[in-house]
Amino acid sequence: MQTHQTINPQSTFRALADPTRREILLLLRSKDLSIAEVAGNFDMTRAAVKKHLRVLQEGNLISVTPQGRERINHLEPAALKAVSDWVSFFDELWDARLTALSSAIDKEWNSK
Amino acid sequence: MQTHQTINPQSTFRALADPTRREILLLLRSKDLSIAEVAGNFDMTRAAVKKHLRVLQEGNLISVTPQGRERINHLEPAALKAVSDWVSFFDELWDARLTALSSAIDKEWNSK
DNA sequence: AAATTGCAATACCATTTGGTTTCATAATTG
DNA sequence: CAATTATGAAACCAAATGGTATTGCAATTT
Repeated sequence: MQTHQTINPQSTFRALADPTRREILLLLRSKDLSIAEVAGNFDMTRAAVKKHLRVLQEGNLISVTPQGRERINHLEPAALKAVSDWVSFFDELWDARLTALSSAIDKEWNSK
Repeated sequence: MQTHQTINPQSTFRALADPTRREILLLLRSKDLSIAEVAGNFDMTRAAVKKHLRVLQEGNLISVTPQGRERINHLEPAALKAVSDWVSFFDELWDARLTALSSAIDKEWNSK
């Protein structure tokens, strides 16, 4: 069984508020990356990316493992459960609207 | 029929990053509230609460309707769909964890 | 051993954020 | 009409945020 770190989702919501950080999380879906590797995907200094990684770590969205002189950043999707849980406080409300209103249109738009 | 405002979820994520604003959304689940009514629930000035309401409006999380000299704030839970959709990009990954916890059930499904 | 590489830490900067106070205005009430 | 009420708007402020550049150190490579 997993330990349960985050009772309060503030640090996670805060981490998700920045588009660069959300992009980093998407990158880490496919594989773990060192700081330099993550930074290679952005038009900013490695130091700036490292700060973002720190915020993501504080939000429990990634874990960081030293490996030689590198720091391997690993996605921790479990933290997103806090977000998912919070959003679900509103499920009943929007169900009442959307299901009644237009699930068909919804599907169209979801295909993005 | 609803108009489709937000393609990009940045303003919504940004709005959710503040605990006061998340609290306001929870308040608005049960009923629409004027600015003063919302402010009555917090230990800060009405002006500060009004700023939060503006950010929530920019994130399409609430709508504001003038009614006499009041501004009625109404929850718009549909905006949370953008968040829900984004989080779902990671569903498969954290499924991979749950799978490890309950391989029996999983094997049945994997036979699909 | 020397050079290079990956990262940490710090100082610094401009902008944003979250709050305040004050003043003005529109709607309601006595 | 006068007083009150609900809000809007603006100026202001401290702290946080998102970025930079620089310096130093530990690990790797040659």
